[in-house]
Amino acid sequence: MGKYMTNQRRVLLGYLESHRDEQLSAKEIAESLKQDGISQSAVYRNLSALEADGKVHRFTKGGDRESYYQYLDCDECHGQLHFSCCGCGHTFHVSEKVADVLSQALSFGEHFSLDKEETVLYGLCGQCKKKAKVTK
Amino acid sequence: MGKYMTNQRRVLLGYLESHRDEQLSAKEIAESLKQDGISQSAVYRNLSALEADGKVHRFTKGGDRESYYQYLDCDECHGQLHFSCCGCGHTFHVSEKVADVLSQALSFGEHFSLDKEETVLYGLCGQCKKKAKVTK
DNA sequence: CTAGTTGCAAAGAGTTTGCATGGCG
DNA sequence: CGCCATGCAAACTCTTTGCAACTAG
Repeated sequence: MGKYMTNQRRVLLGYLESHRDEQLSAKEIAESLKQDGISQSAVYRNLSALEADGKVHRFTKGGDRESYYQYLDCDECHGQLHFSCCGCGHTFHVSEKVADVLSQALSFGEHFSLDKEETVLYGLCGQCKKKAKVTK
Repeated sequence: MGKYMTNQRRVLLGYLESHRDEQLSAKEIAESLKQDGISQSAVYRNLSALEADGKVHRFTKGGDRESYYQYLDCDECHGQLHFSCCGCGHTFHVSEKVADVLSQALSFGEHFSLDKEETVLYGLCGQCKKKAKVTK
């Protein structure tokens, strides 16, 4: 983050930590923190700083125009492969075991090296898969 | 696409076909077709129509704000998994064999079903991997 | 002819930035 | 104190849209 630990930053970090399993749009975050007297620009500026520090991951979904952010506090999270469910919108961490299988398959099959941090897989999670079947 | 085959549409389709291996931003496309007297709005409108028809794939890269498009003329392309190289910017089609390995691993390991059409993998292609090593 | 297309410019949505003010260390 | 962070509003970028003119079928 920046150099000074201001109140806004404490609040933003707290908010992100308590929503670490969700993918949050900047708008949502700004909306939620408005009540704490934090301006939109502070939210954007601090999110950018956090992104530069590698503390949050910024990405875009499908054909969406807004950016989403997700907290990456733990070291385990860092460099992890993410899976985003198109049904419920939840983001999951793909286990290292599976991520490695993917990575290896790509490497041997195509000579590509996978950037786990940048990549977001899309599809349906287990629960939404069930729902989809029932609905049909 | 739409109902009438206008000249603009012919030109746009031709352009997309001849760049089928690249991921093109709407801006780039509009820029290139400006010389053919095609307006920005026609480009956007026709790209949307093509997307609705499933003839092009629209997606966003990493934390980028603009949309990218890629032509999907052949049936093989449709529903294929894409890999985008962060080094050279090229988009590759991941072979079905490898895509299936990934899909199966995700399914068994995490109970997720992969949406190949929506997903774009990021990393380095074979060539850029070599270059990266040499540079170091 | 008539409904679909186009160009233009203006409107939108999301994000960034300039500048004066305020606050951490 | 000095520099960094903040708020506000204006600027920016990418994309969409309203409207009148145009055109493929």
